[in-house]
Order: sequence, then structure tokens, then C-alpha cells
Amino acid sequence: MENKKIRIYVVEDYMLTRITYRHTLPKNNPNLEIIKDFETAEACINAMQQESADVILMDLGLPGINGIEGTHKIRQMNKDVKIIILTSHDSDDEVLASLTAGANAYALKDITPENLAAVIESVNKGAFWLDPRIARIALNLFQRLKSLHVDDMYGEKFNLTARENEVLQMIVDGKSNTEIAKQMIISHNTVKAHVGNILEKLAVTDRVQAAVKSIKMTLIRN
Amino acid sequence: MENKKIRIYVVEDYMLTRITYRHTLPKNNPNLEIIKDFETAEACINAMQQESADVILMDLGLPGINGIEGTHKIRQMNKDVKIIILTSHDSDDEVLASLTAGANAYALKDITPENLAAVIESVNKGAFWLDPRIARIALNLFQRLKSLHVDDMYGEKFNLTARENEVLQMIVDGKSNTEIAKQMIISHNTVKAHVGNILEKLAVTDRVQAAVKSIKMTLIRN
DNA sequence: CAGAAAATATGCCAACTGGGTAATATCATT
DNA sequence: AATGATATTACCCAGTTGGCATATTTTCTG
Repeated sequence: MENKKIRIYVVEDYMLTRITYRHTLPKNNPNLEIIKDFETAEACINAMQQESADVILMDLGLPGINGIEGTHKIRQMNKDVKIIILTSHDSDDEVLASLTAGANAYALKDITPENLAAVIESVNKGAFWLDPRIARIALNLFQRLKSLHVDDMYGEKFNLTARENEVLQMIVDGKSNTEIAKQMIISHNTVKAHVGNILEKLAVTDRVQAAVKSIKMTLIRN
Repeated sequence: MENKKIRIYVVEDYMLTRITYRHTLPKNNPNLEIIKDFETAEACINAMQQESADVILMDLGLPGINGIEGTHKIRQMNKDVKIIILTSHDSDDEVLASLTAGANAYALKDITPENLAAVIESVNKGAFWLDPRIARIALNLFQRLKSLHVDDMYGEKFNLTARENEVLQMIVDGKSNTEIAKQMIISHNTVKAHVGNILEKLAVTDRVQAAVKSIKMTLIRN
């Protein structure tokens, strides 16, 4: 068995809900210890600057900084704390925003206390968990990612030089050769040379395809 | 308690491992029943055409069709069955490929039988679960997605007409106006008119930005 | 140090692009 | 019948792009 208790923060604007968690969670698993709870994300962020928790249960509908922004801010401060979104919201936007903000799990509030306790334990070990009712959103996302996948690139590097990478990035940003030249403080001709090399290395014929291809690639692989 | 047993297929080329699962899983949770196991993905796919399981434990390193392709094929046949990747591989590529192939969970083989039983139950209910050691890969992916997020678009539609959408798609495919004209059997001038309208509606100044923006958008939202 | 790779730069040219303006045709809605 | 949205085509123009050939300087690497 575990010897260390899992230290939990709760961010939730309803007092009643906070009390419920304090009551039910340790009952389901004595290793779970709610050490602090907060009405607002701001309060939690402040507390985190003193002392971190292992796991944070985060509501989304909060006064002031909402749960998504709060998650983002906390994740920026601390990349180890595990953040579980615990909410009744289940819209695609909120789920995706939460995940991109750095949440480790997304649970709906009608989850049973036993399940929540299990999820907390699992997430505390580092797992990533999504409620059944919102898992499809992530799966859809992965499906859409797949359509962007460039098969013939698998395992390839393009061997772009540092300079070429800079230029490519600016192409993706929609800059013209002249703008790129100005920003890199080199001549317009040099930019053209770089662009030509990029097109050749990416095996495309124009900058649009270069931009599209590089977006697709950087999305899927490092 | 549950009244129905969870019916499980196992796809794994090592007999010893299959035997281990048959032994340990029901011991940890009597609701788990391994009804069939297979040495190859092909065998499992064939069996699925007769009768589906609730959950499939899928190895990745299989002879013939590998686990990723197998997952993809099974997912195409049946969108309800829950597929848990159970492997010792932990490379980014394999994790992402598995998820985009339609896996519902990704576990590493040294998972304890108790945890595996818990994951199977959770996933059977529809949850999405990733092993702690590979969760970071998904989180990284979400982070990268975030950088593609276009905030000022939230909730906006661009009101592109059907024709403009066709053109935009071809822009993203890297086609020139002339190629687009040829493919749509309209004049080069008409394409220019459409492109002009697209640029205005997307509030961008050139086709590269139009392509990039539309990729970013379709990725994040529907 | 020698050779290779990368970054820098120039010139020319044909093709492509985007802005502006204008006109006609079609279709659904009012 | 009139209106508005969409689709279509044409023309001009300035600016951009990509291909090609070439060349110098810098940086890296063995």
C-alpha cells in the first residue's frame, strides 16, 4: 500500500460541494487528504506559490479567473502538479481548452466518489484520464489529427538548417520574402535562396505547400 | 455491482503472456472474462466479424498486421468496441499512431494486474486512459495544438460559400489559381475573384495565411 | 589546415498573385 | 417584379514568387 497521503487542493465556488468532497473522499480512500480548498482560482494560485499540492480538483465555472485560465496559470507555475477538471460542463470547447491548458484529467461532477477516488490515485501516479462522456471528444480530435498525417514523411527529417527553419517559420506566419528579409536583416535575394532550398528539401513547389506541410509535420512529430 | 461480465479479446503473440492474462485478470475482478485470445491481429479481425467483444487488449509488436494497423481496421469495422493497447513500446510515434488509429487506452505491460483490471473496467464504461509514462506524450500534443489555436476566431464562422470552400480547399492543397481554374472548369479570372473573397472573409492578406488559418481552424473546431 | 556545408548576395525572366473596377448571369426570396 | 447573394468573366497594374546560374564569405568539421 501507499505510505504517503495524496495531498489535494479543491477549487470550487460552492461551499456545499467543497464540504461534500472533504467528507466523501477520505472515506473512500484514507490516502486522500484535502489539505486546502478555495473559492476562486486566484486563491489557489496564491497558495501554490507557498506550497504545492499533489492533485488539484478544479471546477470550471468560477468567479473571476475561470477554471481553464486557472489551470493554465497553475500549469505555467508548476508542471508537476496534477490537475483534474471536475465540472458539469461537457462542451467540446471547454474540454479541448482544458486539455490544452494542461489538465491531466477531466471528470464530470456526477462521478461516484469511489470512481473519483480511483481517478485521483491514478492521475496522481501520472495517468491521463477522461470521463466516458467526454472521451469521444478527444478521440474525435485524434481522428482529425490523423487526417493531417503525412505518411510519406514518416521518420524523415528535412535537414533544414537553422536559418532555413527561421525562414520557414516566417513563411508559415504569412510573411513575404521582403518582410522576412527586413526582419532577418539580410537581403531579399538571400531570402529567396533560403526559400528555394526549403522548397527543395521539403519536396514541394511553392510556399503554400511548404507552410501546410510543415504545420502538418510539427503537429504530429517533434 | 455489475451484473454483466465484461467480454475480453486478447491479441498477443506470446502464448505465455496470454496464459498470464487468462489467469490473473478474472482473479482480480470476476467480472472480467477473456472469451478468446489470438496470436495475430488478422485472427482477431476475423473473429470480430462473427462476434464482437467489449474490450480488446492489443499488443503492438505482432507478426503480420501490427497492433496499430489492427486497431485501425477493427475501429473501422466497429466503433463501439474498446481497444486497449497493452505493450512495452513507449515511443512517441507509436503512442500517437495508436491514438489516431482509434485506441481507447494505452497501457504498458508492467502494469499491475489490479490496475489493469481497473483500467479495463473504466475503459469499458467509455473512459479514455493513458499510462503515466506516456501521458506526457498526449499532453505535449495538446500543448502543440494550443499553439495552433486561433483565439480571435472563437465561435466565428466565415460564411464561405460552397464555391469558395472548394477553392480554399485547393489552396490548402497547394494548387495555383490556374490549376484551380482547370480543375473547376472555370476561368482563371473567376478563381481570382473567389480567392479575393476568401482572403477578405478570412481577414488575411495572402493565400499562405488563408491556408494556415483554415488548417488551424478545422483542427480545433468543427 | 583543407574541404564541406552554410549563409550571404546578385541578376534575369517568366509566371503567379492580389488589388481595383466593372459587367453579366443565375437563383432564391421577398 | 425587385432585391440581394452568388457565380461568372474580363482587363490592367504593381509587386511577388520561383527557377536558374553564379559567386563570395563564414562557419563547421575532420
